[in-house]
Amino acid sequence: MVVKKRIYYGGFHGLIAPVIPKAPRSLRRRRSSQIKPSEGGEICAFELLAAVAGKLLQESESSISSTDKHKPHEVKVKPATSEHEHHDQGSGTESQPTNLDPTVNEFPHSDNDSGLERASVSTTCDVIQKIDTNLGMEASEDKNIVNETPIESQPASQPTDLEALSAVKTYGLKDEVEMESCVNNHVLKKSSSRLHLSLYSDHVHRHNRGNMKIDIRDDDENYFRYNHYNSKRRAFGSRSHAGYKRIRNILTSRYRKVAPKPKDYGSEVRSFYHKRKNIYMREQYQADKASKRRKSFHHCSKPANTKDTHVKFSIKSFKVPELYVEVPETATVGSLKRSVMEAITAILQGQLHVGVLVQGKKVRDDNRTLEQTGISQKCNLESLGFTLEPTLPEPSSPSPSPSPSPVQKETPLLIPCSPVLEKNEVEHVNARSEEEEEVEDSKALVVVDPEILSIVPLSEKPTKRYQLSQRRTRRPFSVSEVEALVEAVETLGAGRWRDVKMRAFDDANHRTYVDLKDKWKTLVHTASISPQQRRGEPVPQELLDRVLAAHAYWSQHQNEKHQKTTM
DNA sequence: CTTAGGG
DNA sequence: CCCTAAG
Repeated sequence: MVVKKRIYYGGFHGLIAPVIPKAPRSLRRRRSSQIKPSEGGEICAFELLAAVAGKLLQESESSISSTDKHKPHEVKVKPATSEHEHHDQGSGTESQPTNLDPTVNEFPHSDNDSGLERASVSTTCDVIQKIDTNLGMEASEDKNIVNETPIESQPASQPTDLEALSAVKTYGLKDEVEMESCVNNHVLKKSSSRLHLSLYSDHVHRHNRGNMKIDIRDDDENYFRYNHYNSKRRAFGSRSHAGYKRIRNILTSRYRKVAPKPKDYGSEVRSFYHKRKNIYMREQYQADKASKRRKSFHHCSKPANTKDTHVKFSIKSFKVPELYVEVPETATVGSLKRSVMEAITAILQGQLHVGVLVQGKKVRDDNRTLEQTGISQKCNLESLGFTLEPTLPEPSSPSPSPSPSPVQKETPLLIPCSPVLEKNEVEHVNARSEEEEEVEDSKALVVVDPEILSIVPLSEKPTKRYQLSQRRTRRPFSVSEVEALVEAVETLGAGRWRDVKMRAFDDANHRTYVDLKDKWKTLVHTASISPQQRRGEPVPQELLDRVLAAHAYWSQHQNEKHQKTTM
């Protein structure tokens, strides 16, 4: 009896706050969110750092633009997004990449006499197809430099699963940028120029809805969807789900092994996962080389009407290191494509900063002018290079054991990358041997000990993204995706998002069931408003009609939602 | 982990 | 897309 009473009273006490039965979520939410406790000090400190860094970047950009109206002086990165993704209102600067590059802090924001002042590399691009560098470009800038032949056919332009991009941040990898150097005979003297480094995606192609990437992906997903449709059962759901997660973990690992040469790690990797099929992919960016080179040389010529003292050059290509990608034999081709894409984008997504090589020798003093550095002597003969180097791992980063453990065996996530510097044979023919030696040295400056970075701790959840206040790249649903979603909801009903996911988006790793739920929400809304108010890629009215019909139907059949059996 | 809903 | 409450 006594016990009962106590229990009763205990329950009564609960009425004080949380037991208010079914208050609208909005009310509950509001109440709780306002008294939301502060996060741990560590996280706060990190966010603060990120915020400061972001602020610096912003200020520097505004400072640049206010002191010079020439675009080339602006450090800017073009995110590889489709047109309607740009400048998402409300997002503000939240997606603004945080630049933690120490060089940003080393230089004043105002102009000074330092020729090579600052290079800021943002990392929100999913694909870097083109990097163009201009130093103190005058109005004579030739736009063709940056709009050279798109490299659609190259692996880097394959469909992207950006889910991996946010796992992001320290890689034991050095990406090297091969560039065409083009230097005039004049010394950069009182230049207020800044290093302009733009990471180009093939904006135009996406813009024109040649949208090859998304289309390809969609095709693939449809293909897999339809092929696996009948075999998808709830019983297999978790396994499949886990499988994809594992693959994703593999591909979103924050560390990768770095070695001077591929053969240094290749055998090691295979020994780790001998039971799995090794898929060795070597990225080769040889295409168009000759023609591009010619183009670049064309732009090397001294500007006619400009009595400038500027150094003008462009980076013609970006060398993607060798990749090792391991996927299960049961992986689909589509997932393989995404895997490769993820690996590439993950590389490019890291916190990178730019290094400068002059004749293969790394220039470490950021305060030196180009003149002092010697980047001013001869056109077509000068060897000027850039490297994209990862920021070193944080001290707090785990330093896993180099020896394989059973756990690591379960999670074969190794994507060793070997930085390779391609050289321009023509340009460098004069001092080749010496240069190569120097470059090798310069590598050593940035290559992180492979022992430290070789093994990826799988247990580590990809929560880093949230700690860094990053959000996934926005990926608007394609019409085909909408179609698949509508079809699934028509069959399963709204609310069974996990089933919808399994049924129609099981291969689309980047679409979570929450995403699908959100999309359905917006679809219902979209279908309810006038076509004039709609934005983004138009959804066929036929689909919107089906959305409304399904929405109405399942609203009337709440009780049936959980009775229908999964196909 | 899923669902639901506001932000 | 994110975040969170709640089941």
